[in-house]
Amino acid sequence: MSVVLTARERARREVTSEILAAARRQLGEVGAAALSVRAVARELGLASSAVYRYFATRDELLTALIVEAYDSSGDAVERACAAGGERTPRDRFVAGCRALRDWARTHPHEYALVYGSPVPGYRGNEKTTAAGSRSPLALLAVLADRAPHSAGHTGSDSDAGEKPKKAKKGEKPKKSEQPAGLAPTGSRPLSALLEEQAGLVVAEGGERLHGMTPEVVVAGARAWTALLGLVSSELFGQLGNTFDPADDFSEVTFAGLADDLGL
Amino acid sequence: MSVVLTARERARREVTSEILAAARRQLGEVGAAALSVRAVARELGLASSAVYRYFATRDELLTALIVEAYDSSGDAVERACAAGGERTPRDRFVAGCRALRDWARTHPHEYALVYGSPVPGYRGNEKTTAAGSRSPLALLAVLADRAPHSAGHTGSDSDAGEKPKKAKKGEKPKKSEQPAGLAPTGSRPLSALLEEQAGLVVAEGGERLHGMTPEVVVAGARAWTALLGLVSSELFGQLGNTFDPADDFSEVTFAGLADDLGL
DNA sequence: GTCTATAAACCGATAGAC
DNA sequence: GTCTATCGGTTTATAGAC
Repeated sequence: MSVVLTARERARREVTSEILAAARRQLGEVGAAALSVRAVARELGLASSAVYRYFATRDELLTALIVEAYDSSGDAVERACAAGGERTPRDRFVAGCRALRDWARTHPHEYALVYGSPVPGYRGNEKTTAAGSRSPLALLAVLADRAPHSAGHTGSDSDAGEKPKKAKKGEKPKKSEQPAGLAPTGSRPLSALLEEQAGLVVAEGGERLHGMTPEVVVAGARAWTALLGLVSSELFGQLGNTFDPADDFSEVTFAGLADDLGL
Repeated sequence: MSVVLTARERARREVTSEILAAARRQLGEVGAAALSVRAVARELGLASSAVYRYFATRDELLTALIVEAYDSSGDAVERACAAGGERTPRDRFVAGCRALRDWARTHPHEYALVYGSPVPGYRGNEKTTAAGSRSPLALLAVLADRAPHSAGHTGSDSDAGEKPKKAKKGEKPKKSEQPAGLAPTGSRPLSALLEEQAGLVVAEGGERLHGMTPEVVVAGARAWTALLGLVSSELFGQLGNTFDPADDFSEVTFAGLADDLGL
């Protein structure tokens, strides 16, 4: 009996992945907003009602696609960021950036699905947010792995808990007094949130991540948003073909981000 | 008779802007991909066929919305970047960044329309690309206006035409030897494109823009993509409420971008 | 689990009366 | 310029036979 169940399960898995593949193809043609269960069924030669046995609603199908995309890109970035051999943190960081861009260029529609405009009417859930944090966390982990004090560190690790002095609202910063990348900010809400976040990264990582101070988290977040901006601009045509191909521009930007991070 | 024509024209303009307003509202509810002429007509109490007297196709309506969004944000950024009084280039640049973010937060759906994922099946035209270049050009103009040699300049203005030495493909850059922001790149295609682009900016600006070297264009493009990445990440939820509100994080990032640009 | 058939909507675009 | 009516298509989702 367990054999029968297994065979049934195998068939189910197979059809499920066929549905996802068809949905992925459709994503590229009409976009996520117009993703249609019927069109998927048509492409597979199934009745539309049959598909509902695998995904109860259109949103469920969309969620599966989103998780799949996050996992696919997360795999690539994590692999590229992996420590090993002679690889310096800088090498690993740049490789991670390059991996995200390469993945985006080979999966443009899936990139748009997860990093582009939100799909109207769709609400992400725990599954999608967990999968979505893999790539940024992998890059952040590289920063934590770098030699302490290598650059831009505001002080010894024991400083991390210190309350930064509050910046007066009226004062315009003329120039950061801190080394590039490790941005200073005295605002209470931000630093408080970052303490939490730094702790969270440590906790999720399982092992202690050296140098994971709030400042590093801020710098990492800046690099992450800049990376997304670079890739999105290229993919969504915001550079107006000024840099086409954008390979050189991307490499220059990766190097600049690494510089900013003191890698 | 000219009075009659004018009255007719006035009415036409009025209805046109009502249609656009309704379409803008719909944009927020169902997204650009699902923007529907019929729904717009319904909201206005018109027959769907009546709307076609104002916009011949759905794409035409979409184009109008896109141009409107680009112009609206372009106005805000240009105003914020305007020279005047004691304003330093740094002040103007940061104000421009802030203006784009503020506009995006008050017009999230229109931001997503122009800076988010491309609308499937829609092709931009000359009108949209022209309107779309206003904001980045305004920020770039600030860079050109700064005092020459203030920071990061690779040499005197007369150097601009020099061919940078070709970077060997195998060599991994360890650290930029150039000042931050003005990224060096020896690759032929990029530098060639940039010479064109630098000339283009000068030509469009009407007046001579000092210091508009290829390097400045690259640095400006890096800042522009980073700015879009920041705003998109906040608006599209890529920061997972880590920085919520992202006001502080945004200000820190603006300052960092200005630093990178040597402002 | 897959099928047919159906309900109850929606869409872009057009024709022709007024 | 606006209307009604319509063409020819689409969709999500369900009911019930097999």
